[in-house]
Amino acid sequence: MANIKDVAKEAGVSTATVSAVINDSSFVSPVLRNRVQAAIDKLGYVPSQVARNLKRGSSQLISLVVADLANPFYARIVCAAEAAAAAWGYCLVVFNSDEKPEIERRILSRIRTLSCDGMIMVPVGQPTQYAGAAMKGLPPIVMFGRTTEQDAYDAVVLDNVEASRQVTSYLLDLGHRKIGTITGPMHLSTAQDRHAGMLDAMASRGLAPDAIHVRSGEFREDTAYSVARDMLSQPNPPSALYVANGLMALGVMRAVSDMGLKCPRDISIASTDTIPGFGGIRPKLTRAEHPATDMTNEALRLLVDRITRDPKAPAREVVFQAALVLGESCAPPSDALIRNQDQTVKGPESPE
Amino acid sequence: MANIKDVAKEAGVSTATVSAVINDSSFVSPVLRNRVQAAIDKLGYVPSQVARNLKRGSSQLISLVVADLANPFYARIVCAAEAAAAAWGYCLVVFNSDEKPEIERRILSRIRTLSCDGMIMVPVGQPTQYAGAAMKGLPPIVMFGRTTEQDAYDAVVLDNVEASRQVTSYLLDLGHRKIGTITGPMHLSTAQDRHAGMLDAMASRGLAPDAIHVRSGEFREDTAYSVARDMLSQPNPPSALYVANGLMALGVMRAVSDMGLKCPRDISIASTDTIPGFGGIRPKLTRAEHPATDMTNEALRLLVDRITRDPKAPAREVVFQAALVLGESCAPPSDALIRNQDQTVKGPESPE
DNA sequence: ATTGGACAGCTAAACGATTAGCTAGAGAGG
DNA sequence: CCTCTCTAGCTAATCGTTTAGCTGTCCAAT
Repeated sequence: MANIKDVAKEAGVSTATVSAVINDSSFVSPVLRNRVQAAIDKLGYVPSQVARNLKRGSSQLISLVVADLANPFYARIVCAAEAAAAAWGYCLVVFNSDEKPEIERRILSRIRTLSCDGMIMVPVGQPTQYAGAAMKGLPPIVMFGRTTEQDAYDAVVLDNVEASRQVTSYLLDLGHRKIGTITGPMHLSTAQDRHAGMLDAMASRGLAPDAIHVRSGEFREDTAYSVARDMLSQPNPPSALYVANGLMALGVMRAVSDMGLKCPRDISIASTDTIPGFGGIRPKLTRAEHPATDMTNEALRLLVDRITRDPKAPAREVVFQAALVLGESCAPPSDALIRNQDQTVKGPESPE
Repeated sequence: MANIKDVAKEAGVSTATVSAVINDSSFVSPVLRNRVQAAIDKLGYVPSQVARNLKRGSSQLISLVVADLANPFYARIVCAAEAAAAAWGYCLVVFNSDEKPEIERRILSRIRTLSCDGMIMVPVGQPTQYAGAAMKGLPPIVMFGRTTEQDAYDAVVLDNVEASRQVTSYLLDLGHRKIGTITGPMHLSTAQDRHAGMLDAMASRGLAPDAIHVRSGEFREDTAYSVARDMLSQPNPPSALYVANGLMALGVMRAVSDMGLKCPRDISIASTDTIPGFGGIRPKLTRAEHPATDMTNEALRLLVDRITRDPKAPAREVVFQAALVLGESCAPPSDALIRNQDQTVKGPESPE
């Protein structure tokens, strides 16, 4: 591959002039400019980004660390982030921590040596561990979706408490009283907040979920499937289920269908967050949707702003509100009146 | 950030010794080794990957250019590729050409300056355009899923002809005679081959699809939706539909459902390729599945092999076979006997 | 004619690593 | 005691850019 010296020699100018032509960084007479351009074309010269990066101290690379690449929700984030990064002139390097803190740690040390200009991360560990030495040597960070140490990093999050409160209130308005929930891993702020909102909505009507109707599905489709099967085959099951994320909702619907139950006839299902492909699933899921694309764009905007403007400015947190989208997965409980008076009544017959 | 000179000074050694310690590339006495390690720890030194890249001429970066990041099929490829790249010690840079040749061209020129070590690409343009000057200055390439110029690049593909032949034969075996198809964009080898296999299966029984039952859905969910609605609301619709990819199959199922038809009672649907989340969709789709993860792993294996071994070795093409997965989206035609004798009979009543 | 400002274009020093080739000191053999 | 070999560790060139600062030319003002 030809380098800048070859071009300079070919055009009979200095490397500085070639550089000036490439970058349009200072005035070059038309005559020389043409000679340089001709030499570039003739030699098929392409500036080495690596050399440029070394000199400029930037790489035009942004890392995106998501918690579970197999989750369509994060796939959508990757898609939006790629588009936004390209629009800002960056390339997107993708990492998958698979919800495992030790993998996340490996990824962080890899990013350290990668010398990218910034990173967006969905943290998977305890909020307290994102401080001190563990985070030294990293580029500017925007935390996505989940909160960590207050004010340490820029962050883009959903108002999860409000989102789940909204969904739960909707179920309550339909007449449900015995509402169960499948939560995420409770060390994540997302899972905590969504659970808190659910409890809050119920508490505001003097209710609380039965302890055996609160189970963790670990934000995984398969876990949610088995947990839902288990919960729904117990005597006296809930008439509605608030599922903390979309992937788990798929698992729950699969469980319901495999058990021979009908949604929403036998059980109502509602969730937070959205996954693409929901449009094709029947019944359509009632859910509080993330403005996923907007949130991703905002994350990149914050990051690019921090990279190109003031890296030392105080951290900013941007909170988005979810939108309640009504599907067909919720209906009034079939025995609503009885339930209201007698919480111990038997639910729909549990097959198997 | 501390650099190698700072470490050398701190430890009272030369930069060469520090480099030797970091890379374990030549013998260093335990005494010096410890001093160097202490200095590294004290200064929090991390070697600059950029400087290393410049010197070594490699970046440990692999680019992945997919045709449609919003398509869950490609999202799965990204997921598998990230894992495989990490396992080989590379980072994955993701690009989305969105099935648009002009965007692909922009991406290629971006990759040229990125100086990554290799790339995997799902080509979206005419097969002939991947030759000559347009491809100069690019790193080693593995083409994924679609073929271009024979023998110019390593390639990993599905035997699409056989895959669609298999699916179509299955529909024929069920008794369907009036089979329609929704194809992809016919300039893509994938779309051509899948169509060819479908025609071949029908021809082997002396049949051919009706011209108005062959429509392009452009590999898009929304296009497939409208095309399917249109086709199925004509008089005398097909009793089964072979849909060329999974995303379009979702669109078709949505159309069928929105038209008040039942699959498979009113119409059978089968497709090629798979998308995650299919597991949660009812009825389960009958399809010829890609071994997507295996194909991705093989693509990375080929690429890493070419990067680290012989970049000039002749191109290799690896062909994978699809696996027919029986779902619940196909059934014998409700009026199979009549159809066999009288092709002009009216199909199921078309609502709206 | 002299001075000085403007400015096109050049020289050379970075950026931070790797590594070929050199140096110097220790130990062995005569 | 001298020479030779061996090798740990050093010096300095190199990768391909960018860019501060310099040089020399041209022309207007005095």
